[in-house]
Order: sequence, then structure tokens, then C-alpha cells
Amino acid sequence: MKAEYRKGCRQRDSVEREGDAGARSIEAREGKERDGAEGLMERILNRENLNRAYKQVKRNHGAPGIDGMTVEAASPWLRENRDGLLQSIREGHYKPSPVRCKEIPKPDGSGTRKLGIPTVVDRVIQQAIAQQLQPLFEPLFSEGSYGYRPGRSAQQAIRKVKTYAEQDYGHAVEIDLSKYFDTLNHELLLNLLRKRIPDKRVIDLIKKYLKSGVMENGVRRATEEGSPQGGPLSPLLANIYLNEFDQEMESRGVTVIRYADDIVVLAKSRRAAERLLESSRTYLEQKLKLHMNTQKSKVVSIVAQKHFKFLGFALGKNGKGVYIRVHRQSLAKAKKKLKELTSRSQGRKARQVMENVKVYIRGWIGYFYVADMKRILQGWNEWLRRRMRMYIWKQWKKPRTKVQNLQKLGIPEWQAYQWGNTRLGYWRIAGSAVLNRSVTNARLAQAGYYDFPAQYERLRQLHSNG
DNA sequence: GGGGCTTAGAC
RNA sequence: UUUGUCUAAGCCCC
Repeated sequence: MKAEYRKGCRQRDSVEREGDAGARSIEAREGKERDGAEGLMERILNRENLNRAYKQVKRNHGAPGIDGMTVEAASPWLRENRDGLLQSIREGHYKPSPVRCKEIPKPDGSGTRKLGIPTVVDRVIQQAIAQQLQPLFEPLFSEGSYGYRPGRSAQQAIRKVKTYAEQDYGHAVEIDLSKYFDTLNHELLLNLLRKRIPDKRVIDLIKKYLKSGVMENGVRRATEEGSPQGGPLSPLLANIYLNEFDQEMESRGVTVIRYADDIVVLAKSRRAAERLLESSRTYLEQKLKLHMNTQKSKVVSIVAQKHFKFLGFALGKNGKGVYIRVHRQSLAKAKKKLKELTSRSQGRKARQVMENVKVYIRGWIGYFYVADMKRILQGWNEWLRRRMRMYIWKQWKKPRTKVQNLQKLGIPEWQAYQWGNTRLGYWRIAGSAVLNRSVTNARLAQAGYYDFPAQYERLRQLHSNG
């Protein structure tokens, strides 16, 4: 019970003091060798850089940290206290605030995840650091790494897996790291940073952020593992850390596709995959001190139905070859959302409903367009039109209104009267010929119904050549 | 090429 | 209420 209470909030707690004695000797040694190069700190604290950092934090509209300061309030505060803040950072006695602990439910409903929310000011500083570190580390990263990286997307990652699958890599090791962000080893990470960052003051600042602790019921608790899931710097640090795995595998000639902590190791045979699962596990646990979830990490056939899932996609195989599909879970989630959007929401106009559906599907297709789903979208199109007809029919409510509206839309009087007074179910009516001839596709389109299969084709065309 | 806003998705 | 990075689409501005 007590141990459970102690389980950290995105960062592991330290049961004892905030010990960092182990670091000191290494640090002192490194510091001496690297006192020549300075300037990174200056670039971080540069006016333009800080300004860009603040804008980024502001446009996220994120919630306040432990001090309750909002992004709006931070602007005048920073203007007022900028010089003092920058001076204390430069002189090395700035002390970041602990992160605010917040538990939020996972999107799929399975359990909760813990966030560590830094104060707005700390988010600005971390962002400023990240902006300068990113270009320094980008060139070091592996070709197979796609998460949190500029110019790289999940679509590129799944396409890469597809390419390998076509080249005889039929098996995948799916590696699931439990609580990856929470279990990064500080000393290991700092040593990786020291190799590339000559400015000791920057290292010390990052170290302070790693050790800044979490606030829980008014009590600060130190952190000796992990990086706060919520800090702007954390994604980059996560990549720097797992880059060691990428590089090690690359040197062994092993193909790895990685998106953040979602790792896929490819193999040409099941036996090779089994061996790679074991060797990956050894490296991740012994060398990187991470915890592999042995239940969820497994070897699967890439093209077997339902087995391989990566970034919301799956791969399939037919006579023509390997193809990308939307994973059934993602399809189910989207269908559920569409149902919700088109169900009798209190008094929304049909136009508004169609606008909401449009916005949702536009974004959804913008992500999943790399998957082959022409038929699925055509099916959804039929279904959604019928849902909209049902929605409109329900809004007419009274038999009198139904008769009048049907007539207005070109249905002969006798038939309008018959259908206006029918006792058939809504779904039946929505699919009837009478409703198809009155609330026509053209009229739906005119009212703002979104032709998303066309958008899908357009996007595919756009990205297939150029 | 840059900037603003909104939405969607991955982690 | 719920943090962060990245990507995409749509609209708008230079």
C-alpha cells in the first residue's frame, strides 16, 4: 500500500534523499575538459529563441503548473522578471519548480496515465533548450527513428515497414516498454548529453529539470528516474536515450523502426525474430536499464490479420502484394465517434452536424490516407448519408411537418401524406426511396455534406507523386 | 518561404 | 478539467 502510494507521477520517486552523488565525479572530470566552448547557453537564453519558445507554449493553451500561473499571466510576469530569471539561470542557481502531478484517463479507457506538468515559465525555458538541442542531435539519430522528429511522420514509418515486409521481412518483434518516460536513467542520459554538449551549464540546467521533483498534496518529492511526461524537452530526451538502442542495433545489422517508445524490430524468419526479442531485451534492460513489458512484447507475423499493429495501422497481404490497412481498433473508434456526432444531439442544426462530421473526417483522413480503404470509405459514405437523412427526419418531428417538407422537396401529395404518417422505424425510413428522392445526395451536398471519399482520393494522388 | 487559428492522428 | 513533441488537413494573413 505504501509502496503503491509512492509510485511516482511520471517520474519515479526516490525513497531516500535526492541523491546524485554518483554523478559528481564524472561531472567534475568532464567539466574540466570542456570549459572552452561556451555559447550554447547564450543561444538558449537569446531573446529571439526565448520569444519563439514563449509563443510555442502560448499557442498550446496548456494548463498552469504548480504555481497556478496561466500562459496569459506569464507574459507580463516574464517582462517584469526576465533579467533576474536569466541571470539566475546563467549563474547556475536557478531552481525549477516541481511538476504538478495529474492523472488522466487513457484514450482507450484502459487505466490512467500520469502527467508531470511544469510551470509555464519552466515550460518556456525547457522549450528554449529543446529548440537549441534539437538541431544538434537530429543528425545523430537513426534512419529508422520517426517519433518526435521534425520532417518525419507516422505515415513514413508504416510505409517503411511495408517496404521491408515486401523485401522478405515477414516477421516483427513488437517491443513494449513499460513506463518508458518514467524509467529513463538520469546518469546514463546525462552522460549521453555530455558527449555532445560542451557547455556544462546547460547540462546542469537539464539535470536540475530531471531532478526537479513532483508536487503531491503540497509535499515535494524528489525524482531520481525518468523525465516528466509533459515537459517540452522530454520527447527529445526520450529520443536521445533510445537512440543508443537504434545505433546498437544498426551496428549489428538489425533493422529497427521506432516511433518514440513503440519499437518494431524486423526479421526474415520467426526464429530470427525470437532471437532478436531476446537480444533486444538484454540490451534494453541491462545497458539502458529500461523495463520491457514481457507480456506485451512479442513476435508476430507482419501480414497476418489482427496480429501486427503499429501506429494505428496494420499490414495485410493479398495476391497483389502487401498493403497498409487501418487497424480494426482505429476503425471501430472512428465509427463510434461518427455515430456520436450524428446522433440526436440537442437541437443542433443538420448543417452544424455535417460541419462537425466534416472537420472530424478531414483530420482523420489526413492521418490514415496512407491506408487502403476506398471501399471502407464508400461504405461509410452510404451509412453517413443515411444517418443524416435520419437526423433530418427526426427533426421534422410532427407528421404535419413531415408531409409539408416532403412535398416541398418534390414528393407527390398522396405519397408525402402516406410517409408523413408512417409508423416505420427511423432507420428504415432513412433508407427508403422516398427519403432518397426528397433529401437527395445533391441536396445534402448543398447543405454542407462533405465528400470525403473524394478528399481521400485527392490526398492519395497528391502524395503518391511529389 | 514565413506567420495566425481550428481540427485530426501517433506516441 | 488534460501536459508535451511531431505530423497532416482546412481556413486566414504576409
